[in-house]
Amino acid sequence: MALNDRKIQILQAIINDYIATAEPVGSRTIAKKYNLGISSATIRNEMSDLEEMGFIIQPHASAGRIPSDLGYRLYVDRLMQKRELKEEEQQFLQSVVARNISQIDYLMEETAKAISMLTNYTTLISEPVSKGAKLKQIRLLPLDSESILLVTATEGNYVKNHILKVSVVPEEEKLFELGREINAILKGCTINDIDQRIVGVLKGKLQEYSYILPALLSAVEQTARGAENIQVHLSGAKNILAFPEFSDIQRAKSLFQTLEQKEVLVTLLKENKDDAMQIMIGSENNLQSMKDCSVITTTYKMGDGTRGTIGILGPTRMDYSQVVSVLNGMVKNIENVLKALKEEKKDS
Amino acid sequence: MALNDRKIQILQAIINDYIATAEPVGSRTIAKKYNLGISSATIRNEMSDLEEMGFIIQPHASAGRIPSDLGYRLYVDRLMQKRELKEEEQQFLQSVVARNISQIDYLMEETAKAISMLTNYTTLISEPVSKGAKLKQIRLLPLDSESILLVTATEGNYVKNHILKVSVVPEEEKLFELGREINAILKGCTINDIDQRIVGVLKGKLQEYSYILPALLSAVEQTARGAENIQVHLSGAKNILAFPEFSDIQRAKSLFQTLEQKEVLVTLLKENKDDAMQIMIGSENNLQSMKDCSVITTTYKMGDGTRGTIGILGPTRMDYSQVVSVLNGMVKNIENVLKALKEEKKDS
DNA sequence: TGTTAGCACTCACTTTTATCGAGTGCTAAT
DNA sequence: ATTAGCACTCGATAAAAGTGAGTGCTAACA
Repeated sequence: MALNDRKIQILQAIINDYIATAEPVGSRTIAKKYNLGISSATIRNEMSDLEEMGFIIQPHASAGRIPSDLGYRLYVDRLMQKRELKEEEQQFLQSVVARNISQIDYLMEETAKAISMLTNYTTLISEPVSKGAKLKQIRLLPLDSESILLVTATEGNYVKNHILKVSVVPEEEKLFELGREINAILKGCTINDIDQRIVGVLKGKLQEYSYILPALLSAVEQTARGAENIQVHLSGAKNILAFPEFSDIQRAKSLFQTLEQKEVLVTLLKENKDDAMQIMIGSENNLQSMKDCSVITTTYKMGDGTRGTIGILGPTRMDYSQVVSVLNGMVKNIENVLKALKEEKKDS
Repeated sequence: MALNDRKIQILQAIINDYIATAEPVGSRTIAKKYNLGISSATIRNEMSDLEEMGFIIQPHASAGRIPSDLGYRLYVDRLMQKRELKEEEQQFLQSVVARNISQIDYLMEETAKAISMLTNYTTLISEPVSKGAKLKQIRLLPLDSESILLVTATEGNYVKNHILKVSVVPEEEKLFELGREINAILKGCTINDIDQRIVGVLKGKLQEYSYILPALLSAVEQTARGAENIQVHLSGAKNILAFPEFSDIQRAKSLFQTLEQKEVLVTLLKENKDDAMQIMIGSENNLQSMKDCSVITTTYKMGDGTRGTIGILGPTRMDYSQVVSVLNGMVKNIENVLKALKEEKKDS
């Protein structure tokens, strides 16, 4: 049986209608709403074929048809039309990125929020990761009479602060000097490189302050581990409640539970191995609680070559075209803002 | 009509049963389950009185009774028994606090998570706030060939990092010196103190790097504003779905929407003006979508005198006794860990 | 006078039955 | 190949009937 033009037109009509209404689409509806110049009976015959081919499903005998995962797949691969973002949407995304570009964690958080707001779907973002991150900067700054600020940064510019409580804070110059020495010792190390010998050397350098060593080491370790752990930001999960496919509270709950497991999200995002946009439809992801969901992912590159992944999750009946355009817009934005930052540097 | 002992016993039975089952409690249930030594008919008479007094409500004519807000109020003020945390619960909380005590934002986030996990309710936490925060530390550190790390801290030890992109990073010593000078200029200023004159001075100091000034100022401003803005952490909102009072998806959605508005949360937490534990029952908070919810708040003090608020939100039918003990345990924990930190310093 | 057994009554909830209508598949005519 | 026509299916909605937990009232009892 051939998938001729007319069948495709009908399939497209079914998908469009179902995306818009979430109701099974009948032959008469198509005949009336979409002027294909054929009668409902003819449409019925074609629909029967489409069902046989696996592109649409009849939920029960006297209902209209809904697209199957395979139907959506065809739609996404061959039928879907690219849509451009509206100017104001573009602007909105851009302003969010520009406002947060200097702090990766805020950028992720705010970007996720912005995308959820724009699409009404759920957004997942993973931060760029550096494996076996080497320490790059370790510094001490005085804060107040009992606190020292420890700043640690790893390659990939993952930065973290820790406040160390001490009884006596060394005088400023002395503290800087201490920081510089610690930095010299630890710079370039990964967390695994820090052995007894190095700890010994540190202890020697710290002298009367050696009691802060455990806190210091633990802070350094936390930073290093943090840089290696993939951070995932989730936003707009509550949007799920708005979709009729989750008006059953049990389903909603089980999806929420799934989304709470960070590892699951990471796995989901990791599916995207190349840089292209990737669309996972329905049970293409292997999670029971997400069999009625689709996830669209794409990667973005920060200036330094590290890459993260953005994913948008919605019902299989999601507006693929919109989501794709928002994701494209977002990635372009991040790149643009980074480029603009570079220009700025050159200009001045 | 007097609220004699027997009435109180019956009220207590109703509340206990309703908290456990979420089903209206009938006279026969009480007669059978709680051995009060009186018949269901007598209980019926007493219940009729309790209803007249406003402590219980009959949802409809042929149903049992449920506690009214007033009933819960009486329970909370006079009947509720203090419960001690189990050893393992105590330990769990303590480990969370100990692990995160050095970073206020993580502490809040993780504490919120821990409490939600322990209670199965929703947790809100606001961070300590400093009004008109003065800048305390501004430093520059080299990160890589195109990035400078700007560390800013305000009074109250609110610390933030920003990465500034530049075309040429000054040599390390030079950069420190720059940082030191900027610090000298800005130290002690609030964000409002930074006027044209100061900007001019900064510009002079920065010389060929003056193009980073906008980014630097914006970063400083962000930090200062951040210190002034109340940060609120919300955790375990999805727990709400588990309660039968929110099995109606509309209600759940509207509560979720309310919880998404940060200002609402802040207002809620701000209700707690003194340091004592405060219990807001049902419509005592004036939010329509939360009229079936209670919020229990308490404040915690960080070492430096700043204070934040922890709130637990659940259905009015929540386990007040458990929540109170968890909150007490948590506050005690934070204090203990802080004290332990101080001891540690002295010992060494 | 307080307590209790007994009983009629109420009303949400469940089950059953009936009705409706959107949508299909098949057949026969065009 | 297309389509009008029609019998048929079956979920959804509505109406009717039945069930039972729980009440309030009354009258008897200690």
